[in-house]
Amino acid sequence: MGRRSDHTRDELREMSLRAARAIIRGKGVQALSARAVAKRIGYTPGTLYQLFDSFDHLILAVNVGTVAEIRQRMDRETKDLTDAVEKLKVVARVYTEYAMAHPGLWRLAFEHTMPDPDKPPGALTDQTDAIFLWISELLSQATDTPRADVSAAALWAGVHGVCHLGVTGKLSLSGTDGATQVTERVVESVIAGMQS
Amino acid sequence: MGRRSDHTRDELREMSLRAARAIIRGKGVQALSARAVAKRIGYTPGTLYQLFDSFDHLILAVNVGTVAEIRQRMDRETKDLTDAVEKLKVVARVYTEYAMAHPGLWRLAFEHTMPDPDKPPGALTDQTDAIFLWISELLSQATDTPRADVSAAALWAGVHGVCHLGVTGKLSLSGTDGATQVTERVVESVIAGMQS
DNA sequence: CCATTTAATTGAACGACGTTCAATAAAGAT
DNA sequence: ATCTTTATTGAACGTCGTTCAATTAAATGG
Repeated sequence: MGRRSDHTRDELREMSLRAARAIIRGKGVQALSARAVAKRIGYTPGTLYQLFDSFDHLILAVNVGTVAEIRQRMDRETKDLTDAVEKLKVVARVYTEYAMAHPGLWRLAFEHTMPDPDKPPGALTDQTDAIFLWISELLSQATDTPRADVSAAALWAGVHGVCHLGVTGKLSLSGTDGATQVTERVVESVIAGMQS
Repeated sequence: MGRRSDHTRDELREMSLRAARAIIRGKGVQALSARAVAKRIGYTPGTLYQLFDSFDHLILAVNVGTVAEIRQRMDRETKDLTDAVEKLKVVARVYTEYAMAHPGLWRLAFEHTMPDPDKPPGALTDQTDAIFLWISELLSQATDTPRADVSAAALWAGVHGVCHLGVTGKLSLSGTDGATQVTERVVESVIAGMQS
């Protein structure tokens, strides 16, 4: 078969990302493969290489979308809030809830790294840096201390750690309830730590 | 070739684990494969299946050893300390330093999970639970508050999160120095959070 | 010490993986 | 209507984890 052009390249890219997400949600990350994505969009694996440099780049694109989605949810849920501490708690809760609700997508986003020589890609770190920066600003609003960046890192890492131990089944307080409970404690602790 | 019995099964198992660790340290996790391990111990891949149920079980055995090693280092470095808070700080520092020094082994230990139906294997969670329990006891010693288990989870998750963001290049404060700095803040914060 | 049983090890094979690329055929240009 | 361009295919390559019949050395016991 020669060229079809039923869809533009951007359409095909978007279709591929949707297919990848559907596979992960439906059958788990271990079912995600170039062949599976290709079959789901009605093309052959070779076509994917016209859309992405490699399968890792496809995954990267999925991950950028995942973190963007998390950020959107954070924005949406904090829109009507004024208190910085309240916002921080909601941001943390949204992060944890997303991880526990979509462990496959979340793990792919935060466990995947590009192969050896490639540096951590800016497309993703831009997103994570944005979360960090936001937390940093909220913390500065809540309390005024020096080295708010360190506290912001501690907060964001703390919540992230809860999620990671949670989705890998290594958090002793198990389940989503346990995770959110520990998440709250992390936030409270970091704020308490700044005030002392 | 028929049976050789140059080594006992336990010897072969140990050789395989050493080989796996050597490969990870030398050429990275992406170079770890059943064939690579087999070649390194002078056998063929099929032989590994007499030693381990599957390649995932081999990885699991490596990971149990990794966490055991981390616990040993924690024990060794806190032996001469008396103050509970001091011990907590050292425990956290050891964890972070190991992660940054051996990112391949550390990531394999905490990112790997057994395929679908299998539950998180006790051999590993026993080790992580032991770390959690230890932290919990140290926290109870340091300050007396209810729900010390939640604070212990928050502390351990916080340090873990620093490490995970660190080894995946997503911690804004980069490098080992940044990681240890944030780790210290996490410990201080959780303790401050318990006293308030 | 030889014959027989036992079992460790091999090597080839299977299906799936990411990836490449010549051949093909459809779209766009003249 | 012809020519150029290029999207898409399908087959192939080398890898992976895994299985298994065949092989052959060790263990057994007469």
